[in-house]
Amino acid sequence: MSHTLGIRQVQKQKTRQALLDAALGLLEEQSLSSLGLREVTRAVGVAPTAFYRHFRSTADLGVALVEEALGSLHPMIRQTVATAEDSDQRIVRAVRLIADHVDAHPAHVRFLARERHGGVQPVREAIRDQLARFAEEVKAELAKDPESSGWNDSDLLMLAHLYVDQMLITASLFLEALETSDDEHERERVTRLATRQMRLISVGRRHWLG
Amino acid sequence: MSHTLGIRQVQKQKTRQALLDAALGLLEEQSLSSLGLREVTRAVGVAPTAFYRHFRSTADLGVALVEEALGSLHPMIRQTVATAEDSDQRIVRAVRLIADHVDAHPAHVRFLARERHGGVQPVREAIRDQLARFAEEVKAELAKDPESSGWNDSDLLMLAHLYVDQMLITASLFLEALETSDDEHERERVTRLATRQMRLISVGRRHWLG
DNA sequence: TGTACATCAGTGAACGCGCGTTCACTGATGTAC
DNA sequence: TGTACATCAGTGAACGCGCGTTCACTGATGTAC
Repeated sequence: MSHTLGIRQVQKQKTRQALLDAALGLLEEQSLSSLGLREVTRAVGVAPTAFYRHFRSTADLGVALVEEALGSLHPMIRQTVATAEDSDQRIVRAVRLIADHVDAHPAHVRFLARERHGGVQPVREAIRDQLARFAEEVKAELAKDPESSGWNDSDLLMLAHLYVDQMLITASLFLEALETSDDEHERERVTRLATRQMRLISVGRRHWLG
Repeated sequence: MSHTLGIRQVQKQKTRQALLDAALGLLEEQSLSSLGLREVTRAVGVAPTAFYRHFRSTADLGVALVEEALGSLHPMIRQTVATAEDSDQRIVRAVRLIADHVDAHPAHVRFLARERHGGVQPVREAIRDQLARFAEEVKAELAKDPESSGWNDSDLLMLAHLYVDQMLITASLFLEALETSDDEHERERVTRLATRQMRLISVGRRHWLG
């Protein structure tokens, strides 16, 4: 094999990942701007000073979490907007994909929703930049759709941002649903709401021109 | 006069308001979950212990800030959705009202955007409840519109939430624009984007049925 | 109006505690020969 | 393969500091008569 990592590198990556995982867990109940370096190392079981071997600060760790959280979203978004049979089925599938993603990665989704407007500037910027990239991706997918003939770039990007924001709002709602006692029922309610909102936007899209 | 407050009450209210104002200022650059009681009293110029005469904790102060921030939004929202000449003019006016509100109360808007998904549960709940009330208000205004004939309650509420969320997203964008060096230009860009997004939703609304 | 007592917003000292950061260190892993 | 040295992830003690909270207090304001 071309490039096996040494024992040292492997162990270092493990510790780094443990720090990220522990931080993500702690961030379920607080914001990054109040997350302490000692809290994180305590949760992992290493000395506080070990933290500095991996990150300059908790803000720096936060930026790493953004990459991780939005990395897992890329494939999901592609699937969500990929051209499908008919528009209604695409929406139903998209909402289900969002729900499944929230079930699979609740902490990541919570982190993004929380820190998107949170108190740590570099993290806000990282999220903003990544979401802009997503919007570009969505735009590219939308452009492939025959329904988009006659749309200019600017309008496609506008619509893409609308979809991306709507996905995040929907994901937040599913997240809140997870915390409800009346779990299943709330989840269905959100599914119906989100589906109709997406449909309304799609109707707007269909009649946008002419 | 029927009910003049005593000197003591007046002074207490002043101190309380000073604490709220100072906290709001400090929250421009951090989250509520990292806001310290001592920071706030230091900014006001009172002893740390004075804080307890007004609030149990910074979370409690946060809930009070929600009331204050969303109180100032009520009249704005009413104006925004009030029935007007034609649909396009209404949208243009709504976006301008949002921009003006952000200019007038940037810290309040930032606080809401930040703490809506922030790390302090009682504050999240307070914001959620207030936004639900707003959606109900918007629904009531929408119901008055002849365009809404044939709409059932559930669909009207769905649309109302879509508008409320869109207003918050737009407000956030104007807020980010304030922080840009290229201020004016960014503000115009956001205005154009938000206007088109609102229009697309309105087009969807118009063709929703039938 | 004047007096005597009650209230209570704000004070200031004190506490124990956990924080972020520094520093010299250890010992397993990596590398050169 | 074996040896001698270099690297560097993680350690543990120490630091100064600001935190939230307690407590008994002060003195201006409020109230009863």
